[in-house]
Amino acid sequence: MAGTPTIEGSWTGLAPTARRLLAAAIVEFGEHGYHGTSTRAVATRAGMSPAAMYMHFPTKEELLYEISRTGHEVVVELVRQAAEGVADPVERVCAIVAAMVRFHADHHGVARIIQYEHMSLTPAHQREMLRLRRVTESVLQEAIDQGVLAGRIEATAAPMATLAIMSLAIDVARWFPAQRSRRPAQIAEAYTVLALRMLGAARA
Amino acid sequence: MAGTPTIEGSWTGLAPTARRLLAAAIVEFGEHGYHGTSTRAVATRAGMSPAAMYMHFPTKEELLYEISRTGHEVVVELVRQAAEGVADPVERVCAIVAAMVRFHADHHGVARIIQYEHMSLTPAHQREMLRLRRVTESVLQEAIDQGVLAGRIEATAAPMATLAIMSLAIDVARWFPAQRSRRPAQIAEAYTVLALRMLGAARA
DNA sequence: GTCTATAATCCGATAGAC
DNA sequence: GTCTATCGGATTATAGAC
Repeated sequence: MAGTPTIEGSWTGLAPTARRLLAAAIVEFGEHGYHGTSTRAVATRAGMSPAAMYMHFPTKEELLYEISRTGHEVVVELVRQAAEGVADPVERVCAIVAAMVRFHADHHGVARIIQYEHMSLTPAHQREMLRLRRVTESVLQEAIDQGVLAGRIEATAAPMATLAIMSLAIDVARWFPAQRSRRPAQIAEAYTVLALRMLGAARA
Repeated sequence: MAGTPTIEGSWTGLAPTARRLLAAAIVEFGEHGYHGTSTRAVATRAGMSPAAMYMHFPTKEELLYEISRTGHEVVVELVRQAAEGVADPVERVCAIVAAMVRFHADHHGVARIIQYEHMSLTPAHQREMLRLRRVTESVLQEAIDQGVLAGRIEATAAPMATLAIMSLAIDVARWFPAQRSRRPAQIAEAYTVLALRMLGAARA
């Protein structure tokens, strides 16, 4: 039994030092961007010398790649579990939206990296991340399509609404946290309602 | 008569060389990010040596600042004109949404810079941009509030919907252009409909 | 005002001692 | 496996000729 997937849970096979480096890189990359962060800053935050990093990751880009891949895989698994957890098509969409929004708020460091640092990966790694992105989007897309087939979602709204719902969730990583900001669960609840409105859907 | 504000229109007081540098920086910063772009890349794209840039801008950050300030000011003016152009509160919201979406698609280079390169500005410049951001958001907020007062928009949806609508428009800069992507005017039209649905509003 | 040349610094990554 | 020390190169920015 795998349980709810987490970023840290993806690192169980790694040495504690490698995990500290990844955690440090998430904070630094998330705050200053990949190119705005030096390997020295990552190593210092992880409590070691700049050289020690290269025992665990061959390049700086490999550090970004590991965070990106892990992050995307967790998102895919989170939305899949959310989709499988409920049978009603409208409730399924709600569960997916809530999972996406909560991830982008709770893990806004990782979320910023996977959504905004894509261009700093090697072309091969970019293609790999693009595939994972499409998997995530297809889970939402299929749930919406099922809702349309069941007559619970308006067909005309569906194509653009899928894109719009992804945007709502992704953009949380940009502004969260902010002044007078709600807690992640509250944002998820509010955005779920807004998503249903865009889809012209009503809960059962 | 000022007409419709544009980025280039804000540069009429500048020397042609300075304008070429700004245009080059928008392309480079927008594609690779501020820290991912060297002053050499900007100067080369503008057709001059790296040193020549410093006759027009004292630092690389000043180049980013000039683009950010101009971009934000154009957005403020665009949404203000959109708001003033129509009297009906619901149509006013539509006009603002359309203006925001079109800007983030048509000028996605500038839009990415003002939305995602904020952290690379000096603290003082960050505060200045934050004020302009709030002005833009307040124009949308006030239009929505007027719609609520007129009984045309559902009051319960208003606070989070404002944030969500801003997110929809801003995130266009991240993904535009993409495969099978609509043209800016079509995206604006579709997102206007989705915004009204979130607000529980109907056109007159 | 633009150029070539370069200063001063910082970067990613490596060498070699322990 | 981590350290100190440093390499080779890129970076932002400047100096000085034209």
